[in-house]
Amino acid sequence: MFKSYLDSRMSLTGAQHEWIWSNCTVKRLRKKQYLLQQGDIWKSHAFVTKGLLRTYSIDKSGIEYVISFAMENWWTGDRESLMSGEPSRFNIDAIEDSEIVVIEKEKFEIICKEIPGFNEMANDIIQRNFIASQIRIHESISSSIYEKYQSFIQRYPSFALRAPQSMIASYLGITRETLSRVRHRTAKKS
Amino acid sequence: MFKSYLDSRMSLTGAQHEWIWSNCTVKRLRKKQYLLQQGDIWKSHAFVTKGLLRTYSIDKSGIEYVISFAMENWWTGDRESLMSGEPSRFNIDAIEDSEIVVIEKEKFEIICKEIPGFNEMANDIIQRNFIASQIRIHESISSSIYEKYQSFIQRYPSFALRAPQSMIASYLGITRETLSRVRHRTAKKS
DNA sequence: CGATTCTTTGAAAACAGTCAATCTGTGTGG
DNA sequence: CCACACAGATTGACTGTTTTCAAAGAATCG
Repeated sequence: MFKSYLDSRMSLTGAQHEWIWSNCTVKRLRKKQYLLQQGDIWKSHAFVTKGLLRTYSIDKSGIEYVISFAMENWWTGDRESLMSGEPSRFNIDAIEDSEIVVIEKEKFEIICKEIPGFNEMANDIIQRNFIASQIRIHESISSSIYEKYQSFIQRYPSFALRAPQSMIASYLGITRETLSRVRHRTAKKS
Repeated sequence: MFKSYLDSRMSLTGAQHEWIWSNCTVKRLRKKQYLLQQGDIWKSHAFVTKGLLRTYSIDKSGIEYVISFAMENWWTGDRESLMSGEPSRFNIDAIEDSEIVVIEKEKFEIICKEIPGFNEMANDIIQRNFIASQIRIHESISSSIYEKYQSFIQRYPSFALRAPQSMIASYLGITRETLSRVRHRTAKKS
């Protein structure tokens, strides 16, 4: 899974594959288990080979705010904590039983140095993430809830199918009740 | 201005400074003039040496949505258009008379290849931008308007002083009337 | 089947948006 | 120097939307 992803983004020799792989750890998480907990320091890069994860925070009153999802072939983690070395403000946990390839920060950087294609991939990913964030910010201030929801299910149909409505609502910045009502209006319109 | 910024982020010889500078163009914009217009393709990197700019879109009904501000020592532009080669969905214009150092995409990439420190800077900038976006997204779904406004003026005091309230309101995703009322409540509390 | 989790629904309250009018400050031209 | 025009900010009344709280209905899992 991880290998074919790498092959799709760069050309690697067998030895390089081996070497990269030797720097990876595989983590298996059952539903609801944590990959990262609020307050811990995140020091890795994580590639999802199976399952579905979410990144979220919890405020004082216990309300959860979903920042992002990640599924097969997505990278996840907390770049803020990774870069600053500060404790993370987020939790990451598994929505489904999942499998994650973890590469420690230092090892990741060494791979980047040794394999230019890998480095380009890393830069490309963050670039794309940033652009996706910009679009999301733009939508959050310029679109109606209905439009945001439509945009979400079109952009991420798998998330819409696999994640509970309550988490999608949180991702969109609304309550689950409001999402439920918006969905009904949606159904009527079609 | 641009030179001292570069010096603060990497060590360069005089010749390197010269060379980088020879790949730059300086643009002077008067208030309200465009750096980029919706529909045009953005192909550069732009560093603000003086003034204040905003990135925003306009919808069919003429409403403006401010995505970001940029002032002295900030980079601006549209990474989405830059990366995809597609027409931009944004406008960038000057809120104050401004001065911008523009480097074309190709030239920028050459500089990145030749000067590792410059390349690191470029990666660092996008990383920071991404993290800032994540924080903004997090705030947009988890904070009250009052908290978002407080956070904005603390994080970007200069923007709060130099940009009109209506643009700040747009940036925060609310109307200028609502921002006005929130500010009054703010004033009362202190 | 029972228990838990997730979703839906209803009614009331809180909140932000809209529209229109007023107010404030700035800068220009007479 | 004043008067006026203009852009930006505020206020009020009203409308529309979202949240909140509580309860009931599905769906899922052991």
